[in-house]
Amino acid sequence: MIKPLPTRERLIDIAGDIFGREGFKAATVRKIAEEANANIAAVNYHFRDKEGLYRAVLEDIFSKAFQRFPSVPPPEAAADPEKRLHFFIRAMFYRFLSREGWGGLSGQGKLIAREFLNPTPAFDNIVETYIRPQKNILSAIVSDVSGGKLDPDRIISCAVSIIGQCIYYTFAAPIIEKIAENLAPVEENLDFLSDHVFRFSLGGIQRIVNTLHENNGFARQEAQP
Amino acid sequence: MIKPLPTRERLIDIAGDIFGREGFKAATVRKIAEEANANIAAVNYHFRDKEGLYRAVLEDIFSKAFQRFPSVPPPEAAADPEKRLHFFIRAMFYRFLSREGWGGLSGQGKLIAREFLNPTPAFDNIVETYIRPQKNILSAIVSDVSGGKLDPDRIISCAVSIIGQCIYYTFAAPIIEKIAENLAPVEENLDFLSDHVFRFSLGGIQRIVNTLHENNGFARQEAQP
DNA sequence: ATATGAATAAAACATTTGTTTGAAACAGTC
DNA sequence: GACTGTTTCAAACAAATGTTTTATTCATAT
Repeated sequence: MIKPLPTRERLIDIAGDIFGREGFKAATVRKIAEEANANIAAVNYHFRDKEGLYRAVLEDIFSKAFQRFPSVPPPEAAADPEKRLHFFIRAMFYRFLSREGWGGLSGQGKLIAREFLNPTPAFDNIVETYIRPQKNILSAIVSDVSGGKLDPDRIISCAVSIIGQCIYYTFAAPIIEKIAENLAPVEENLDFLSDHVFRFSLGGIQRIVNTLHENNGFARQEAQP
Repeated sequence: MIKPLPTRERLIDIAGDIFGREGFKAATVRKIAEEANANIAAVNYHFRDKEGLYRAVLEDIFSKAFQRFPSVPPPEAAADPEKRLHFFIRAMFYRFLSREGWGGLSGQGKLIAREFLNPTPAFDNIVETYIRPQKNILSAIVSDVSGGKLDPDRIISCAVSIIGQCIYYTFAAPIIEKIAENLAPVEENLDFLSDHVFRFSLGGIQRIVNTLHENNGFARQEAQP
């Protein structure tokens, strides 16, 4: 027998989905309340106002997903750098796209993408609590994978390249589905995708290391109309 | 002496910025009209309704940027595959982030990002007219760079990895600025960024080619809680 | 100069939407 | 069983917003 969630929790779940799909402004409390089988006034009662609900959703989304899919393997599995990189990438894909992550109630992944685009004040906390630590973890991994040969700027560049690939799949899923059906970032493809991004990134990092001596002015040789 | 733009054009310019910054729903025709020094009714007069204005903005944004920054070098510069890849990546960065591209009136880049997240019906045209050809151009380049060794699925995967990196910089600019100040995707960094993504991607493609024999089940060896 | 059609302007209209209110239902405690 | 604090509910409110209407101005060709 499944115990029904209390109103407050139902609101947070549904709101995560609707806010994600439609954006903060376009999502209406009426629709959220209706789909959660709650009264319109419930939002104001439990969360003071629409923005309060949004804040609660944001916190809920991040805390759950990072608990379910941490970025670092358990300490006893003291993995070598490449394995750690692979683990990190796969965790990211599952967090973003799996049913148990933000893909299941599939508005939530989009909600985060929206925050990246236009961070609301409510996101400041999240950046410090969740995102910055991720940056540090990944930077350490990249540094190790490169054998300590990269300077901080290049480490970050590589980290952004890696995260960019992962997030792009979430973010652009609707378009990717349109023009490359086979690769749609759905549950069954997550292992394939993680594996691809892992290999691609490994090659990328190594190439950056190997071409460290080349100056960065290469670009300027070519004509750009 | 600079001739002032007619109302219709002013509306499109301003609307591109405001739609991008705030999203379709949150952007109000009142604000758009006011900032364009036009009457509220001008939107309905020139574009029938708010959505008509949006459609006009979308078409305007894409046609201008692909004209200004094409993805393919002029034919007389029959470049080798790697140069073409570099050219493609740099065009993409400049299109998205330069002042002359969508970064100048800086809401426009965001507007496109929003369309990726939640394509509106108006975007169908754009996908077919602009995006799908881009996919084909890049696929051909990747295929050539790999020496023709990659199957279609892997070619697309690599193409998505490349585009993902470029778009992520646009898309996540606000966050990147927060946690990695040096790399902010601003005008002065575009060459550095293009160069980085170019090298990283070249290494990525080559690694995918070199590890073609490895099965894709690697991921499944590791534990995921 | 005048007639004609396009463009602009101000005001009004009809909805939508976040929030508030006050009463009713409910749960637990003395 | 009465009391108290919490939660739910329906109705009403006030602000905002896309659109329409009607009148006026502007440009141009006859």
